[in-house]
Amino acid sequence: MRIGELAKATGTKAETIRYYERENILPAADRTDSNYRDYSDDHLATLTFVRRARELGFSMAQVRELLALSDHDDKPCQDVDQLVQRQMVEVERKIADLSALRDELGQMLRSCRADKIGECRIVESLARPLPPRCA
Amino acid sequence: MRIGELAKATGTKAETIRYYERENILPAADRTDSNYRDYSDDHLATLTFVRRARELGFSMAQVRELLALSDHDDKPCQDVDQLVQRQMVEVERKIADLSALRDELGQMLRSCRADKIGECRIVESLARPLPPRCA
DNA sequence: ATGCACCTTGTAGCAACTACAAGGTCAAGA
DNA sequence: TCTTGACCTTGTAGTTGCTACAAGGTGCAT
Repeated sequence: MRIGELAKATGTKAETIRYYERENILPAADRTDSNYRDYSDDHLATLTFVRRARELGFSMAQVRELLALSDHDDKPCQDVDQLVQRQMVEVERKIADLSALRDELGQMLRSCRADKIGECRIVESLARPLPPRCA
Repeated sequence: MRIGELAKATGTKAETIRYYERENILPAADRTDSNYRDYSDDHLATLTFVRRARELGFSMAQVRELLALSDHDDKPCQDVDQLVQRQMVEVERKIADLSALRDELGQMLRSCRADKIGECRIVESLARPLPPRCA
């Protein structure tokens, strides 16, 4: 599949795809006889993953780490384990935060439906004190 | 509370706080006699919210919208309702994606514990086809 | 043969910070 | 009293992760 097709399928600009290739986020595609990039389904899956992860607030560095986990066949389990655990903590936190936010949004919808103004606690939903940044 | 204290409490650089003030993300703080910014607990809550929302992948524009919902006392419920619904859809999607990612990470941990190499499906966890971008 | 998708390199813009520098004020401790 | 460190201002410039162009060229379908 060519770059335009991949771009459309993933909602990514062709230029961004080339940028990811330059940055080694996406492996270089095969080339056709006419030097067009020729993407596989693996590329499609990886790019979809990258875009999702970025939307979820992971940095490029974190995306790289996550992608590296895919290739973990060649690395000892202990190393992977630690990395996965760290990611896990972060993912769980994000889920908890988003759930709180979702609940609050639901609350707002219900009170709006009832046409009651009601207290807006949307800020409070995410405002419990941040845990001290770990060193 | 002064800027340094607020910075520490929220894990934000003082310069970023001043930046948020310039950008009207955070309301300007009161000033002490000596012209130091003097923050309230409301500022603390708002800034914590902003940082969390940013970590969760919301853009500044979206954060502005979410913050605006807090002041919805003065706006008709219908307007708020629509906005909340849109945010809700996005939040739900993020939760679903993160849950898939979490499950996959859990899977990896378990197979690592068993010291089996096991298939890594981490990319697949977020790689189901993206829904066509709505216009 | 015209137009569109692709190729390259390069430059420059945007968003959301982050990091200085220069020059000044304020307040607590040795 | 003097120094140190946190704060103040304005301003400039760097970083990340794209995004947008320009210029000049190739491939290919209608």
